[in-house]
Amino acid sequence: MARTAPVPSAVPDSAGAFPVTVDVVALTVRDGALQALVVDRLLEPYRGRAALPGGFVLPDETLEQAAGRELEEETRLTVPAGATGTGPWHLEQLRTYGPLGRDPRGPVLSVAYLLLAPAFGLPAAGGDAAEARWVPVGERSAGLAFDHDGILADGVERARAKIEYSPLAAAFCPPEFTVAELRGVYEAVWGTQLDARNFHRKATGTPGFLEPTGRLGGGGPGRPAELFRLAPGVDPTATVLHPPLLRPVSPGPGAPSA
Amino acid sequence: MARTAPVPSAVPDSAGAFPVTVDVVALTVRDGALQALVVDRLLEPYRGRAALPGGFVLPDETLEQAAGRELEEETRLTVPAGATGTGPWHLEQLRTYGPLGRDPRGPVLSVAYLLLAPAFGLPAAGGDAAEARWVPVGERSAGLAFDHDGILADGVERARAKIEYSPLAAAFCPPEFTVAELRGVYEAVWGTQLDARNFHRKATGTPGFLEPTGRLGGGGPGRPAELFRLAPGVDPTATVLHPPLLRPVSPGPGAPSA
DNA sequence: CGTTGTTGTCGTCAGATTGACGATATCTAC
DNA sequence: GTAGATATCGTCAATCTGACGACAACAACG
Repeated sequence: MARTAPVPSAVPDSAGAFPVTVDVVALTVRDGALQALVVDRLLEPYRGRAALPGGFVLPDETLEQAAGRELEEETRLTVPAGATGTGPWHLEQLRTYGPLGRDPRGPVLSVAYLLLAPAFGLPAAGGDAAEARWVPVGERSAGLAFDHDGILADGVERARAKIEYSPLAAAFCPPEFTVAELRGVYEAVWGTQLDARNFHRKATGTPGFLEPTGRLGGGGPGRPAELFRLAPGVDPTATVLHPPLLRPVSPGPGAPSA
Repeated sequence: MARTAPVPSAVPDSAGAFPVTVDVVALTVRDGALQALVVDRLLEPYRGRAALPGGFVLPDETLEQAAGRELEEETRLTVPAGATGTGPWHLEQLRTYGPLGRDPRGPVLSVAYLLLAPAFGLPAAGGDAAEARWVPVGERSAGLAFDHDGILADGVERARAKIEYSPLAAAFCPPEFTVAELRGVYEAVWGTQLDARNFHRKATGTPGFLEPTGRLGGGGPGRPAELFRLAPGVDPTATVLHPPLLRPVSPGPGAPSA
């Protein structure tokens, strides 16, 4: 028996409809340290307070589009289209927070994103942001607005974990880089010192990780280093390091948590 | 100069307000195979189609409360309060999908959750679900409603990855279990065969993973096995396996992806 | 031009871990 | 008492990793 086209039910009246924001944990490595992008809020709530860049998702845009738009509006930094999986930038979803209890204006759901990028120019404030700047992660400062301290901590931990198994650390490097630069990224993200000789052996000996360019870097004192690029066609979040390059376990309570 | 209490701005008029659903990838191990919980939809859209349990988040409830409520309504299975970190059940956020292009009724944001639990009784359908049942993961069947095939695939991959580094595999076991039972979980989740001797050495030799109960299991043929429980006070998602127990890499294209 | 200092790369050594597998222990069923 | 099945302990060789030395290759300097 032929059936007519089904008529979609409506969204139930009882369903909540929540404003949704995107908040971006943008991380880079500058001056040998892991740094996060923050902006000062121009509007209440939390006016004058530092916060992660972000804002409300508009109807008819995707979460990723909203993330890119808010970042560009508030910092003048531009996420290249399709950052995930291409180019030096890497954008991925982190986690969803709320909706209850995190915004004085009422329930707001926040879908947080993690953005990793090479060091780039100073951001310039715009949109709802008064000032945009890079701040070293871990520096003790006044708390961020909303629940952004927790979101930032989650983003940092995600980055720390992912570079154990994937070539994602290269997202902090320009397209061509030396092994010492890559090691510097690991040291900044993990806050540890790594042995140059062991790191070099592991990085260059792992299939599917680095590809030599055939050229040399240098300019400073010391032997000029070979330049590498990420092996072509590799998903930066794929499990390429297998076995992984494990971050040193700090003595004292607790192995790193997932 | 004293300032009056700040007046929160309103949510901007231009902000989207989206209906939000939770969808639960509930996984267990039964009959030596990884199985996922699905329900048949009673309502349009996709009436009659199999789907992950889930539904709309109500105002004034948290995402986790909504996940537990929808699961209980649709399958009569009850997530114990505070499942995360306690008891054999484990509930964690997976990823957020949408809001565009996934529901014929319009934009709907889905916050997906992963629930791992020991084998338990057969589910009974209720609420908006016509039938609730466990289906083996990977079995070729008609596609699930919405984007639930992709959500399910993401959940399975998350489980596969996390048991490499964390004691989360024990979430599939009852509170006391043998090493063979635990190995059976790994084999079901990874779809591989593991060497009983090497697995036993790794599982019992990893600090912070298993704690012997002092008693023996058994009843079948063969030497009765020691019973273990998860080491007390351990976060089931913590990186306890360090170095990790790596899943065998299948020959052919591609290491496992993060 | 030779020397010094710095950085990069290749490699050795010892210990730890892992995969493959044998041997023995301990049970149930017959 | 024997056979079959499962659990546990262990060996062996290969691989990986941390610690570290040695040499290569540059820039800077006198």
